[in-house]
Amino acid sequence: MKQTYCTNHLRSMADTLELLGGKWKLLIMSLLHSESPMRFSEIERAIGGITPRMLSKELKELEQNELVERRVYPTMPVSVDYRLTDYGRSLDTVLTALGDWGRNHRRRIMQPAVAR
Amino acid sequence: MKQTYCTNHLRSMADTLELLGGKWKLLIMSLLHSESPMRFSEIERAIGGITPRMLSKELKELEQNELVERRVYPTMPVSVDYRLTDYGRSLDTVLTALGDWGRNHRRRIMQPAVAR
DNA sequence: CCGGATCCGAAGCGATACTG
DNA sequence: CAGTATCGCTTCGGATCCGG
Repeated sequence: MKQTYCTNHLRSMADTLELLGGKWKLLIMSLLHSESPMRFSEIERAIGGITPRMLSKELKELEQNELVERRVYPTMPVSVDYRLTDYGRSLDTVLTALGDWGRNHRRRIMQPAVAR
Repeated sequence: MKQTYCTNHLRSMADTLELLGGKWKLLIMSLLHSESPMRFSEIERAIGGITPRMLSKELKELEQNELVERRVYPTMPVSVDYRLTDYGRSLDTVLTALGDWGRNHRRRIMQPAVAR
C-alpha cells in the first residue's frame, strides 16, 4: 500500500500546486493572511512589482477557488476589498510554515557559505 | 513597524518560492521526504509525466540549493540516488502542512459544491 | 541507467495604454 | 479606484536524439 499512499500524496500535492502555483498566489495569500481586508491598490503597493493585470488575474482565480472573498461597496467611485475566506484561512498552517522557513532561509543565504 | 514586518515576510516568501517554485520541485521534495533515497528512474516513475530532462534539471537546482544530495556509485553502469539533506529535511513542517492540506482539499473538490 | 544537447511550441508574465 | 485590452518577450517545459 506504500505505493498507493505515495501516489495519493503526490496527487494531492499536485492539486495544491495547481491552485497556489505561479509567481504571486502564495504571496497574495500570505499578505491577506497577515492583514485583511485589503483593497486592490493596497495589495498592489504592498507586493510591489506586480502589474494590475496580473493581480487582477490571480485574485480572480483565488476567488474562483473560494480561497479569497471579494466585496464591492457601492461608494463613488466604487471600492473593493479582498479577504481570506474561511477555507482560505485553513491554509494558516501552510502559510505560517512557509513564512517561518523563508525567514530562516533568508538568514542562511545572507551568510557566507563557509559558515554553514 | 507593521509595514517592515510585512515587507520582510513577503521577501522571505518570495525567496522561498524562487527556490521551490516551478511545476516539479515541491513534488520531488515531497517524494524524497516520504521515501529516501530514491534512484533517478524511481523518481521518474513515481511522479509520472515528468521528462528526464526536467527531472535532471530540477534535481540539479535542488542540489545546488543544498536541499538534496546526490550520490554516485561506481557500479556498471553507474547508479545514482538522491536523498534530502539535513537542510532539506528542515522543510518537513512545510511539506507536511502542504500534504495535509492537499489531501483535505482533494476530498473537498471531489464533493458536489452544494455540500459545502 | 542516467542523464546532456538541441530544437521548438506554449504559456506565463510584463509594459503600456485605456476605461467606467 | 479598480480594473481591461493589446502586444510582445522570456521562460518553461516537452520531444527527440545522443553519449558514457
